[in-house]
Amino acid sequence: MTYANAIAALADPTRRAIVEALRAAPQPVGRIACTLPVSRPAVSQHLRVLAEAGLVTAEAEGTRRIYRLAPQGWAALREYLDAMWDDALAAYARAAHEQAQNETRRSP
Amino acid sequence: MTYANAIAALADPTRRAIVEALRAAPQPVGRIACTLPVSRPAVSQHLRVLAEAGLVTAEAEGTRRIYRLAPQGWAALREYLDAMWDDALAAYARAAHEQAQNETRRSP
DNA sequence: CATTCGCGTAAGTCATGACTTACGGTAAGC
DNA sequence: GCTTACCGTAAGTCATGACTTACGCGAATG
Repeated sequence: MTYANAIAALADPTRRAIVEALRAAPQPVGRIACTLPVSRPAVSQHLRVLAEAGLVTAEAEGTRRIYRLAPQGWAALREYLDAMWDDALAAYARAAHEQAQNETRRSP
Repeated sequence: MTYANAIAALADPTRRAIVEALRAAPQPVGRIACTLPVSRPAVSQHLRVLAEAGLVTAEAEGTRRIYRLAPQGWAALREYLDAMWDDALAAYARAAHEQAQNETRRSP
């Protein structure tokens, strides 16, 4: 169930923007905040949520805290999605198959 | 940006429960609702959100509407996650590399 | 040692959305 | 044709959470 936190974290557009910023390069909080239309405390709170979901990690460097993407949370998401993807494809294939069955029965 | 709707849709626990129900088998709305602690209209509203995100599709069968998993929305999520996964791994590898550099410099 | 920078936390406000009950509308059964 | 299932929509309520300002703490700088 660890993927639940990750999904909930990524549901917020501001948090996805923060992730996009970290995707380019690891950055301290202030630098991320100045590129976004929200205050620095807001970014700090979002980073806390992202960190609890295992999507980012922090590393103190003097007074700065450098945040970067962390693989763990993303791995949990990938596993969830991969399993779901198989089932979705199976459902789709079965639906297409049943439809083909009905078509041939209707006009043989 | 189509993955944004999918993530927002899956952020809700009730919607994930609905997805889990559909994962087992395609079902009409009423059957899904009776297995969940919410009312049938609530399930209907959730299914609407899931359908708009491309995660499920409906098919009328008499007065019933059979819902099933749809691959499209999940595919968009997979693409987003795969790209992010690469960057997260790269960030992790670079961090480990830099740390190793500092270790050797500190205790040669 | 005082100041400044960078950050996290607390408290309070406000909007979003998840849920309910009530209603209307369409396909099956007697 | 009339009732009975099954469903989607409307309107209203209430809680969650995203944001702000204000504050306190540790580290670097003079």
